This record gives sequence, structure tokens and C-alpha cells, in this order.
Amino acid sequence: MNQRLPVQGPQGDLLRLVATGKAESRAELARLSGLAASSVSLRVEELIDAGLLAEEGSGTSRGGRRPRRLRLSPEAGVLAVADLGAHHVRLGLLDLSGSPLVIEERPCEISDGPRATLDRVADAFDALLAEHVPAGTPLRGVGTGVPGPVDPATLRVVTPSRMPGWNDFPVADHLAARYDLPVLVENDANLMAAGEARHWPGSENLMVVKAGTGIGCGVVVNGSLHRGRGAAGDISHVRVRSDSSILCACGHPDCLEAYASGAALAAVLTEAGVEVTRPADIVTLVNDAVPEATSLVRNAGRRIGEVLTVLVNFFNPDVIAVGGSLSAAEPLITSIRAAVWERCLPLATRDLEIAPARAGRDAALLGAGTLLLEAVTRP
Amino acid sequence: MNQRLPVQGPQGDLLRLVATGKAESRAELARLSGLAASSVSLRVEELIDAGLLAEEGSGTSRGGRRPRRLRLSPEAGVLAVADLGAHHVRLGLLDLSGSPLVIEERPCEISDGPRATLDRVADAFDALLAEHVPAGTPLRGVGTGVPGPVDPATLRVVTPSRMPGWNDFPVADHLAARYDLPVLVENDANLMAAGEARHWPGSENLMVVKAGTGIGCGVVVNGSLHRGRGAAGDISHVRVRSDSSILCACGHPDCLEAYASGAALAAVLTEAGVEVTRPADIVTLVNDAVPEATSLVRNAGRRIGEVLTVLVNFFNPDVIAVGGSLSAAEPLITSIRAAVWERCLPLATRDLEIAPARAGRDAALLGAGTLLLEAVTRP
DNA sequence: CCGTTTATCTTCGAAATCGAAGGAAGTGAG
DNA sequence: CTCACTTCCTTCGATTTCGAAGATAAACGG
Repeated sequence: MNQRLPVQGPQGDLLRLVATGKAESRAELARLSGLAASSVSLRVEELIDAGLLAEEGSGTSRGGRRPRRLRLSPEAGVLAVADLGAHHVRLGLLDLSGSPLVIEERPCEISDGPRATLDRVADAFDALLAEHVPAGTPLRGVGTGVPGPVDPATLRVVTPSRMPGWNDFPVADHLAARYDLPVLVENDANLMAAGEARHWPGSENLMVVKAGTGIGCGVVVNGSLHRGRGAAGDISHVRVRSDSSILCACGHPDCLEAYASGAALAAVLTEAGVEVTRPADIVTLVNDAVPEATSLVRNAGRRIGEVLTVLVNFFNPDVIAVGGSLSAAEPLITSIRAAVWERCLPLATRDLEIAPARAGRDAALLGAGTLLLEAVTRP
Repeated sequence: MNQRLPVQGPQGDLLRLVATGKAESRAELARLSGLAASSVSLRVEELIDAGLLAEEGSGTSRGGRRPRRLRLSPEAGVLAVADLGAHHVRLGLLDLSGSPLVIEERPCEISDGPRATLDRVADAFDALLAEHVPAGTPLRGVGTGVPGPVDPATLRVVTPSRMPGWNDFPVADHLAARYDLPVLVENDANLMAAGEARHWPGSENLMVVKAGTGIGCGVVVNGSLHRGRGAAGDISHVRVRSDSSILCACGHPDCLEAYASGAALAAVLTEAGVEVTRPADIVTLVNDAVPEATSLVRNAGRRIGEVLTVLVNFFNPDVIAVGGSLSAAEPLITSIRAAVWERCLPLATRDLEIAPARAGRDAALLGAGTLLLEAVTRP
């Protein structure tokens, strides 16, 4: 039934431009797609006939005739996305433009292993679909983020330190067996970066730092996610300059993670007799102006900033977006900025923006939507 | 006369695939270009009629009919390329496939300023063209490398530390005024990276380190050069871990360049009473098994490797190619390897190749040819 | 109010592209 | 040698895309 719908090929390109909000009218589609205006009109006609696009009033004039605004039809389809954490999963449904229809969080132990976890996620998808999506609207793609590296070639999880029982498990194949649809599996920090990228129009090269219990980072190059061999973006196991020496779980001394992650800060505070369980607790302490906490966070920011220094000189991003639960502590980003400004080449920092992440706590789910939309609308 | 030749548009794509050696037959062109085989045949016919392509015998069978091999016609055109150094310039002519017709090196002081230098280069181009290129063969592009950062937006040189008088000079405009053709201006390490990339087919992500008097680096992402804001690839002003403290010319303490560049090593050796003027002299000492020189180079390699560690985790390249005059000293690459293998994530080093550069001393000129070919054959 | 300008969108014949079918030229197995 | 099979390339009618011209709709400026 939904096998021959024009979501791929040239129509797919047009659909994607509307879904991502880059184009709102036939004229904009023509400019951005490179197709002739007449061809765009023909294809848009088809997309409207197929019930994927709809016309909705008119936009604002740019000095001439007002454009007839196009938007995605609600019946165009939905995407099911999840983001697996160590002890819980956030999951939900998005429309093709990436707007959430429903998002919820459930407890879920990733240590239960891949089969149990993924089946539980899929059951949750089915329940949400039954409750929130009318019968005629097709599910068009399924995606999930995982807290570990994913081999982009095989879509398997590889050497995940926090996912016992998942090593080399074919996550995508398992999901594809249940849903005969495009399936996405990606590292959670990468998903967050993909979600963040949409909030920085005009910026093609981004680094997105996730400062939470651990320290993650995703890289966007030329507007699309850089995967490398599956571990790209890792900054947590970089050696930092230090007087003392701490051994990291990875077996090497003085990793950034051992000094500046939420877990490391919590350990120091607990040692000092302050009760801390989650990174959010540290933020609370900082906002309450507890001197030790503030000093610790500032120190962590400086360390992260020193690592970023190397990467900024090398990669020359337009934007460094700082997210994660720890990023709510203001001194973090301030001291990251200070370290980068001080030490980087002027040419590299000339127009560099270092700012809080814009996509909010559902960034990873939104990122999964963005990447899935690509997969759904490509030949 | 050569204004309407089909080097752009769809024919340009085909021409480029042949010129870069990616395709040698109509069938390969069809596979790589995405066009239908019938369309490819038509366009190739046109290119042959226009004298840009030629048929040359047949290739080897892959189990069926033998392909009719296509190659670039010698009359298709030439590219004029140069690579400016501090005290000399290498320049020459390439055919469109990037093969050198003639390459020579001349003394040339970059401190004479942009006008004098560029005019001298252009005069040299004209002389080479008159001597080595028959009348019917058109010049299709001009490109030059410079030993400093280039703003990719304006093609001006920005804040060049070793190019007095060049700051903000519109190099591309100056050349374009003399040649009404596509003009390329690029940092020399970036050109080297572009040239090297062609020698690593199958590898999409490369870091190319140039270890000479200074330390340069170029980055190739998804097969094309990453420019960032013009300074991308810089690794020379990264802070290294050190007991002592050396102030770098950039004003910061403990830059990699101050410890591991050819200039830094030469300074130490001279201090110790060993006569050294160029990085090549250091290589000679190492090959003669002079212990101090070997130990110094090994130390430099380890320091470079420690910096690369961070970048390998972050960027996950397929290949790190090490070139530059100092790279001829074997211990350099060996100790870079050791540092990277020891400290990087296994996933990042799993299939990583760290190897000597393959493109030789004309890498930058060949890279200029590759990038110019792009400019010439694009709409 | 009424032309001028600008931008959006459609119409329609020309051109480019596709894809199915088939011919050409090879390999390899019996 | 013959026959099946593979790959390469061309032919030709169908489809898609283009681009010039015009229709539509609004802003702007007397």
C-alpha cells in the first residue's frame, strides 16, 4: 500500500526540503533543489495528490506575488525514535518534519541485553502508534540511539563499555526484522549533534559537546554528521595535563573523563562529604553558590576547553554547542570559552561561537528524526 | 574560441572522472556518474568530437566484452600551478589528468611582496607555456600554494606570519586579472593533502602531516579538502606536555612547533655544536646514526604522535600520511605510530594506516592540479 | 487610482535523460 | 567447438526536465 509513494527520487528531495523547513514555497524549492520551476510545480502537484504535501494559505511577500505556502500533510507519515540510556529510555513519535507527536521516558535497564531491551522499545512504539496515530498514517522509519560506539558499516554496536551483552549485536537487523522499514542506529552523542545542527542554520561545521555523567561529542562537517569509523567525536579519553595522576576505566592515565565528567565531579564531592547522585545535583549546588562545587565545575570547564583548543585549531568549526545535564551550570561554558579564546589561533576563533545547546533535552530524538528523514527520502 | 567547450555540466562530470583516473570506460562512467549508460555514450561521443577525450585500444575484460578504454586527449588543455616557499618557488604545467608536463624550481623571495612575486610566477608560466605547449592547447586554470592561511571566502591571505607584506592581499583577484580563467589560491599544506588524497583510493578521511622546517597538516573529509575558516589543519600551535617551558613565536608557551619542528631540532643541534641549516641535514645525521640527532627526531615523533592521538580519537581518519623533508628520517614515523597506537581508542586505530606520504615532493603541485580540475569542470 | 516593478506559478514545445531491448565481443564449461 | 553467460555499448521510443513566455498576484510610487 505505501510501497510506491513518491517519497524517494526527485520528489523525495522536495519533500525533504519542506520537512526540514528549508523551503516553504515552490519558488524556494526551485532555488534550493536546482530543478527548474516548472519541474518543481509538476512534482509538487504529484506530492499533493499523493497526500504528502498540502497547501496552506500564503506566505509573506518578498516584493512581489505572495508565495503559496507548502507544508507537510499530517498523514504523510510518522517516525518512531528512541534514545537508550543506562537505566532508562526516552522514546516517541515524530512527524516527518521532526516535530514530536508524543515523547515519554520509561525505566529500562540496558544491561538486560539487546533482545529484551529492543523488544521492549518496539512494544512501546506499537502502543504509542496505536494510541496516537490514525490508521491511514504510515510508519516510515525506526531509529534508536545507543550509549556506545556504532560501526557505521554494519550498524552493530562495537566494544561498548557501558552496554554489557551488546557487543557486536546487529541492532539494525533485529529492528528491521520487526519493521520492514529504514532503520537507524547511532551513538547518542552523534544523534544529539545531528539534532543540534538543525538549530544552527548557516553553520556547516559544528562540534556538539555533551557534558553529563560522561563526556561525549558529536561532529558535523559540511552539514552532515561525521562518523569516521564509528568512534568519531570522542574526546573523553584524551590525556590532560595534570600534576597528579588518575587512572581511567579505559586503562590509561589522566583521561579528560577522569577529571571533568559529571561522574568524576560527583566522586570528588562525595569524598568531601556532599551527597551527589546525578549531574543535576551538581548544577543545583552551583546555583546555590556552594564554593567547592563551583570551583570544581569551573575547573572541569577549563580542562574541557583545553582539549577543545586542539580541536578548534584543527577543525575550525563555526559553532561549539555545549549540552548535557551539566551544561546548565553557567561556569562550565564560561570557562570553556575562556580556555579556547586564550589559546587558539585568532583565525580559528574569529567567528567561532561557543554557546549552550539549543535543541533541549530531546535533541537526540530530534536528531534521529533528521537522520531518518534522510534515509526515508533518499533513493 | 574555447568558451563553449563542453567541460562543464554533465560532460564536465564525465571528463573529471576520466581525468582523475576513476573511470576508464563508458561502463565505469555510467556506474560512477549515476547517469544511464545510453546518456554516457552520447556525452562521450560529444567529448570525443570536441577533441577532449580519445579512445585508446581496449582494457582488460571483467568476464565479458572488453571495455574500450578512454583517455584524456593531450589537446584537452593544461593547468599552470605553483607552490610558493619562503625563498623559492616550484612551478610547472600539468595536463588535465594532473600529470606534470614540466616542473621547475626557481629562487624567489616571498618577502618581495605579492605583486613582484606573483608577476614573476606569471612570467614563468608564460615562458613555460610558450616553450612546452603547442598553440592549439588551451590553458584552463591557474593555481598557487602559499605558506600561510588563506580565507576560503575571499581567497585572500590572512595574518601570514612568514609572508611580510601579503596580509589581506587579494591573490586570486590579482591572478585573475592577468588570466581570465579559474584561479586557485590555497595554503601549501592543504594542497599537499589534496595531492596526497589521490594516492589513497578508497580512503575518504585523511590527515596529511608535513614535517619540515615547520609542522603543517591538511585534512581531507569525505574525499574533499576541509578548509574550515582557513586555518583548518593547524597542529603546530597545540600545547604539549612538558617539564620545561619554551615560548613560541606565536606568544604562547610550549607549542608543538617549538619542540618538534625541523627549525626547533636544528636550533638544539646548533646549540650542541653540530652544523645544521636545513631539515634535510638532520635526516643525513640520522641516517649516519648520530645518536643525538636520532634521539631528537624520535622525541619529536613522539610529541607529534601525542598530539595526533587527540585528533585520531576525534576525527577517526582512515590514513595519516606523513610527508615533508623531515619525514625521510625513519625514526620519526616509527615513534608517531608508537604514540598513536598506545594511547588511542582501539576502535579508532582498528584500520588506521600511518604511512609515509606517497605523492613525493611535487605533492602540492599535484594537489593544485586536482583542485583546479574541480574548478574547471564544474558548472 | 493606475502604471511599473517584482516575485510566484503555470503552460507548452524543445532538449536531455532514461530504460528496455538487442547487438557486439569477450569468458568459461562441457 | 558449441553453448550459456557476462560485460560493454548502442538504438530507439517513453519519460522527465528544461527554459522561454505568459498569466497571476502583490508591492511600490507617483
